[in-house]
Amino acid sequence: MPGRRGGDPGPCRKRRRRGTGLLLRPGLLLMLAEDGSHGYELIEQLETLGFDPECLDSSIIYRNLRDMEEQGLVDSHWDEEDTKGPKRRVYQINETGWDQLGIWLDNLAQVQQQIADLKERYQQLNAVKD
Amino acid sequence: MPGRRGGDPGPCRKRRRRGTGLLLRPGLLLMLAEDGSHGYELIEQLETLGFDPECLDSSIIYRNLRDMEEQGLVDSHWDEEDTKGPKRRVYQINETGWDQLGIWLDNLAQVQQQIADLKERYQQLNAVKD
DNA sequence: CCATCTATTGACAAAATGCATATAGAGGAA
DNA sequence: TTCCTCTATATGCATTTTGTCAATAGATGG
Repeated sequence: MPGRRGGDPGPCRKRRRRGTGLLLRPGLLLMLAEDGSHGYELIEQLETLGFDPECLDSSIIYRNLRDMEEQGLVDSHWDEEDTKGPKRRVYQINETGWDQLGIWLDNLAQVQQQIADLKERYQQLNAVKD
Repeated sequence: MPGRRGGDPGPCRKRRRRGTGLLLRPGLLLMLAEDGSHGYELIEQLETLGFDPECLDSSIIYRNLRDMEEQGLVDSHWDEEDTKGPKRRVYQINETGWDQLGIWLDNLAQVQQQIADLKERYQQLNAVKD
């Protein structure tokens, strides 16, 4: 079974790599700030943050989670409870992660402003064209 | 003379590559929609779109301009006017570029919404923590 | 047994980025 | 003249990031 869930290739525009990771890691970290969780569940919850689950390869999420652990933003342990199916690696945000989340959100606020500036100048252009 | 302008290494936080190109190409294309221009001038104007010129390597701008030309979004020609200094490659947006600019701005509007969602959920968390 | 769903990991290729460097015309200072 | 600086563009290489695919593995149902 490939990383992509579902089975069929899906109508996913391929190879648009630019800027994917800008929102993904803040999104994951925010969800972990709300509640500790494991990768498979996080993938499904990413839909609530405007990500298209059809276009998300699971390996990318797992890799980002492990990278964030290596950076010391989150901690993980194997799930102790007797769940159905294979074992789960449960992630939790830590103090460093909270700090980083604040920093990332500050940066994203700047990005939001940049986009607003772009939009305004674009609309100015279209207004002139009439 | 290195690509980075100025001379000294500068206080640029290094190695933050994630998502850098999300805004750069739309920004360049918008400026070309406003007025045809050449790379060196665009680099300076990027400051008006919230980019830090100290942290912009010129090679990235030139490369992105040529990539956009290869994609058929812009056209270029060598400047005919007798300017001081070396010749300039002047870029201009074309019809395909206008279409692409609209598409990119639609995508960025979605990104803006995603950031707004992140912010709101983050503030919810901090409200609960009191 | 076999297919399917859940869940995680690793290998490999492709794309984007950062940095250093090459090239070159023009202007000013020594 | 020679040297230095500013303007202007391009290229090569290494690193980082992203996308795709395959491997592994427990549980469940037919």
